[in-house]
Amino acid sequence: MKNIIRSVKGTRDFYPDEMARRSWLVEKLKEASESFGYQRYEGPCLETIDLYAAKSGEELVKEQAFVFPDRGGDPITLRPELTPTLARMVAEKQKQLVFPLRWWSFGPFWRYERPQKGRTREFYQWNIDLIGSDSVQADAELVALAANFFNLVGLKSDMVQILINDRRLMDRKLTYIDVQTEVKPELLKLIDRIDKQPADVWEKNVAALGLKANQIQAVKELLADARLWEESEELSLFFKYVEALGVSEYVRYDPKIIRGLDYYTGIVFEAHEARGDFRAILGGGHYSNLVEDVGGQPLPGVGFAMGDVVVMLVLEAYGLLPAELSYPKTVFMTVFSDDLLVESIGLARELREQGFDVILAEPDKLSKQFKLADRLGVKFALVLGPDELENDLVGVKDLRTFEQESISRSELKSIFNKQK
RNA sequence: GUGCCUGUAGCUCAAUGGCAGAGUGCUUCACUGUGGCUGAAGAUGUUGAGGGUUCGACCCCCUUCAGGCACCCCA
Repeated sequence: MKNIIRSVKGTRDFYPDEMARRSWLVEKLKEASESFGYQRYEGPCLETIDLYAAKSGEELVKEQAFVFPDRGGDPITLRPELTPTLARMVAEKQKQLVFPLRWWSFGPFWRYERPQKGRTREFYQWNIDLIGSDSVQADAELVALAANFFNLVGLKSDMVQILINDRRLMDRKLTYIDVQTEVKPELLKLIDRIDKQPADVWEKNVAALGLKANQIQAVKELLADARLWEESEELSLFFKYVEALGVSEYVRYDPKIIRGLDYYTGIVFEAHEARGDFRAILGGGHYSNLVEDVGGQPLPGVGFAMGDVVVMLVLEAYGLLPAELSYPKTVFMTVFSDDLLVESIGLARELREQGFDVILAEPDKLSKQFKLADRLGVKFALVLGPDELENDLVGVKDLRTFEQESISRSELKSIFNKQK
């Protein structure tokens, strides 16, 4: 490689093809979000460190946020997540807003982590929240919205599963087996991680928290109980609503789902690719006091976040990314010769005035112009040579079917519209 | 932040410490009104970067950068 100045570690360049994919993804998010009446919003990418001081998992802020002094010397944070920003925005207008709020967002975030597959330092995230409701119905709505999004992009329920648990249920069960209150947070973190550690290592870690052998056994039995949810009134209701919402196939109970962020208080969920080859696609849950920490009145809600990286990897693995995105509706206007350049310019202009997208070539051998059109990925190429001009026609070639016909200028519009 | 693996042509990858290659793509021509196929010719490298060992390094050693895997954390 030559001495090209390198991009910042963990960032990505979006060349037109990749940008088209991202735009496509945003279209789908928007469609899923709006179908449930959610409105788009956005906050700043720069925040004060104070905003995060009281919230999030401490590690997310202390270890992973990009923090640097601005020119005045005040610490500035590149947002590592959106929830604190959302909390502030809601708190500032708490008296004016109409609750429950249904809001979604898509924008960039930064975390100073070691990059690997599915994880970059700069990434985009779909955030969606329903704020001001404490109902199980709200929880079910968000999960159904996620499932509808998967369905919309072609990820069927045999490819993606949304795993559900409830922290209140787990808390009750741990109390029942005499786990000390102060040990619970650490134990829950270990439960969240059980699939990542070898069984003996995991048991050793749990024992280190002070659990006796019979308690460890009880925890293991809990985590193996796929019907544990039946003991939860909330989860029973939840699954009933999920069925009414028509997304049961996507949803499954899993007692190992806990979630890392501290502010979840009720139902929590995570979406995973079925074969387990990827990190979590999205994660979220119910919180009871979103706004309190930033100075507002307590407000409950439910929401989730989905990074762009993993979902795109999953979509690619299943061949679900739209194939031809480069120039789906652009027309390529060839130039027959230097003499006829002005004629081609004129026709291109005419078509643009009618609302079509037109790339105008430069005079060259027609073979080169067609090859260029082919490589660009346009569908139609137009030819305006002496024969066509004499009869007031235009040669229209469909580059995919290799069929070409000469038609009058006035018919051009209908041809393009018909073929899209 | 810890441990391990990888880095060679635009792309996918070869090359016992002994002349850096193949496939594909690219350029030109056969083809003076047309991109599919065919044939002919051609171009392409600081072997990620820097240092060391050696008569000689893509290969061995050190440093560094980037990517990947596990941990950590999480989207």
